[in-house]
Amino acid sequence: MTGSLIQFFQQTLPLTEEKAMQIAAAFQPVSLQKGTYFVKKGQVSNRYLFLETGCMRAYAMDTSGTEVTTELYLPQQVVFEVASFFKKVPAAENYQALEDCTGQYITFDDLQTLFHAVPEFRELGRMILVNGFIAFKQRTLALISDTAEQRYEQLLATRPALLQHVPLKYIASYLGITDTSLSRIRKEMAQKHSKAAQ
Amino acid sequence: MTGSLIQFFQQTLPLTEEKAMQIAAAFQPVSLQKGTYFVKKGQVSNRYLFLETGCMRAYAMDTSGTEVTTELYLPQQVVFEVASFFKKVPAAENYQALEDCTGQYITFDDLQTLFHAVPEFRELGRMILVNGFIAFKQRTLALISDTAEQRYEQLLATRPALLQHVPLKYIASYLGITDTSLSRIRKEMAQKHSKAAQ
DNA sequence: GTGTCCGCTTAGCAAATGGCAAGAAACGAT
DNA sequence: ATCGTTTCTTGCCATTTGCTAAGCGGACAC
Repeated sequence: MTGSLIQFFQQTLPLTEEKAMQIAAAFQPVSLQKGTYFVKKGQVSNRYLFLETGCMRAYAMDTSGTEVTTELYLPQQVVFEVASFFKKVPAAENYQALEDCTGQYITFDDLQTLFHAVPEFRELGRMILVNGFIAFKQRTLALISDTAEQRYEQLLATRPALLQHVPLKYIASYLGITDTSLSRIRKEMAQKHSKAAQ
Repeated sequence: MTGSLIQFFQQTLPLTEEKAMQIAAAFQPVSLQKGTYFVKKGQVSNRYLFLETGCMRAYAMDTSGTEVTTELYLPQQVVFEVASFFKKVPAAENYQALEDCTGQYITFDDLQTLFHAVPEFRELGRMILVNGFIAFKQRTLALISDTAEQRYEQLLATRPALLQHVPLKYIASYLGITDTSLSRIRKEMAQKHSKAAQ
């Protein structure tokens, strides 16, 4: 079933259903067991994945060897390591399934072929990249200018489903704080709420 | 003179000089007086600029109305507001000349025309976008996992010229700290150095 | 059941950073 | 040269966050 893929294309960029189906047909199904890796750090990844079920995380190692969760993925999102995919360099990050996952992927070569054959797909691919870039810029701005509590509240407001699938330690890392700090923040927010309810 | 533009293209992606010249010919010269804006927040910008002389900054307003410098530009860099340029939405940030600047720009429509006419330019444009994305990801990772002092040292090591052109308050903001904190960090680093020299 | 691992919370203390305000220094316009 | 603005530094104190370690409860294997 590629229905959700077609739907995703059409909501990313206006596209006839015919074109959307033509593009979706170039994708192949894939499933990932919980805990396995879609991209391994140090290896070149030539796969571009549309996640349909499950959830994933991307993480890098910082200079002192600590894992830093750089992205969290839910269904209807595109997952790939930008640098490795487009520049054929070893990946700087690991991409891991946090649950059993299914999706549709396309390789770089097939994507290039499709780019040449279907002009609409060029626009679509660019738009997916641009949207990812824009989201990243907003996140960086929040890291600089918002408090950890504001960032957590923002995550709760915009992607509440993450809380139901992703361990808090990864969410803390994604927010740029430790699990200890996130726990404190959650406690304080719970106290505020109970006071407000009185 | 479009020499530096051609050189930039060729070092971003292998390209014959003929193709590089053909692409560069579609760009137009522009100059910006110190203090003026290349992109104004709230307006749609359809210009994609290659900066040749001078320096610029991009800044957004955070939720409490404070300016946050999100990017600093030196010559040989491409300057544009990704969201506004590609999605034709109002810009979220201001792009301002910090010195008198000169460069070469192309409009979105001319860029699209060139994309269709010159396949090599499609790859080049994508590579410029991808490189920007990768740089942004690295910066976000540093914001999460490095101390402010490490980020400042990194900036000193990789882009020392910024220090000679950009006021420290903008650099502080770009590093995600206040000018007060940056001043303290500079003081501590100077003390370390003088001790090390003894 | 019992032990073990994992996820989450809690506590105490240390370090980093911000907010505010004042002062010094550099720069620019007249 | 002078005045005014901007930039940078400094000091004081409050807040946030990290680090380390401990404890608690649930899930799961045996």
